[in-house]
Amino acid sequence: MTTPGRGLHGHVLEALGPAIAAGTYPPGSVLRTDELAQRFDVSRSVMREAVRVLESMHLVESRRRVGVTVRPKAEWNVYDPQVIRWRLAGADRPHQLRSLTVLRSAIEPVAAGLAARHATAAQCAELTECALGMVAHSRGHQLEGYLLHDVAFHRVILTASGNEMFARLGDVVAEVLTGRTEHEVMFEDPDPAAVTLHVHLAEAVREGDAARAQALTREITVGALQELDILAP
Amino acid sequence: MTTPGRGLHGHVLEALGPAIAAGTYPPGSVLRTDELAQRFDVSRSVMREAVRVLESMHLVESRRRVGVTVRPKAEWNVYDPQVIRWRLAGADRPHQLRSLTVLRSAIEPVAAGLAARHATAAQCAELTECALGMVAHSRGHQLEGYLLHDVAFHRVILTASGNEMFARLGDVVAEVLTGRTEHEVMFEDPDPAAVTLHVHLAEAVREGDAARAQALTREITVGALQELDILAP
DNA sequence: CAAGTCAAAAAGTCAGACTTATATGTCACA
DNA sequence: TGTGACATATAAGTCTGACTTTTTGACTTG
Repeated sequence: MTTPGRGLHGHVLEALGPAIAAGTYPPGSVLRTDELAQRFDVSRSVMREAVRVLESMHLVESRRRVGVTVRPKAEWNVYDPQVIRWRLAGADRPHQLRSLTVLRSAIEPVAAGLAARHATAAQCAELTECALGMVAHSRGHQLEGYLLHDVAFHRVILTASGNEMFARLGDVVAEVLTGRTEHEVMFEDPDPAAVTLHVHLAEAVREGDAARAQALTREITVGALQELDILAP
Repeated sequence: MTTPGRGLHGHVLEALGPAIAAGTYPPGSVLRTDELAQRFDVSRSVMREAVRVLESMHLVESRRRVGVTVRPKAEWNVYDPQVIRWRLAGADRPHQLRSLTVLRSAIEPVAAGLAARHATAAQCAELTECALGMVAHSRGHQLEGYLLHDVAFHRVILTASGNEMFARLGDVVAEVLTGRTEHEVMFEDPDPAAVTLHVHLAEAVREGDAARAQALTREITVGALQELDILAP
């Protein structure tokens, strides 16, 4: 989706990362650099670079005389986009999807409120355009086109919030939305009510109505939570 | 605070990372691995490992025939604890502190609401203990002790939410709270109203009152925003 | 049985030679 | 004058083998 395995060490990561994320090597497992280098048919230098990257993600810890041990899940850098992708590709995809959707429900309403204050004219225009695109693809099994505009819509909101931390979650939201369309039940056309909410949200941001923007986004995210049977009554 | 520079490549990172985060090498700057290796007096292998880590944080991009170029700030993995620490140590510390406080204001209320539902008895006890500790250190310039319990309090809330993404923000909140006490204006004793809010929040969680927990946390974070003159009227 | 000692194991480090991709400049040709 | 193909220099990428350092677990010793 973003960057494929650049260089040999990248290929190794593309194989090892998902395996660790999926629990193939449970926490506490010990790997040896030399053995891994042999297994992947690369030199030790390349293998060491790969291990360094995994270490920077807190997926593993490398210690002398011991080897490379897999860390407990609770210590992983779960905000690293690559770790997120690896986990979404594995077994605990549903669990990860839930965590991320709850995260969305916390972030996006606040981001929308800020966007209503800070959005530029260009951003407002783009937002309206995305909303129109969603409407245009909301009927007749045009899920791909709908998804494209949906992702773009939320990305603009997060960016327009003016907060760098929010902006960086654009990729995460994209993964969640894409995942929902691809893997989960999404055979039918999208809920018309959701589409309307997006159109109204674009209006609210354009008019600078922070409170309404926040409330509308909260409705959208509640819908996303309900889809996954996460009730917050 | 967490992990000091382990190994030679760690020392290099401890020097290079903060420099890049501080803008010493502005985005677009080109570095050469060989030159860096000479400058830090390490072998190329070690330097390459350091560059790989910086690359995994999206701080730099390494391309053949070009060198190691610094990426634009907007692409950095700003959720990486190490990146956060590096940025907090540098010039845009105030800006970073604001971003993170806004993030807190979005996350913590939701986390508190979830904590009220999911917290175990042990977590409730720990929460009450922390709140009592805050009260005990709230007068007479015992800022260090107060901070300690404040950090622990918020960490328990985030963990008790049961959401791994929230839980991992414990370190971030710790940095923000510590930074506020250390660098910002924090000469006087903490606001008594804030202390009371924490005590009440512990109560609300213990009683499983999600709505009240959320509302109280919102008040707490609004206070944090006001301290930094971030008004959200 | 405690404390000190030793040897093996694995990561860490280094130096050097070689490979590969690619940005850029050069030159012929239209 | 512009445009294409081609050559070249450059810096990252890779591999290898030897060496160093830390740490652990076993073994010895008082």
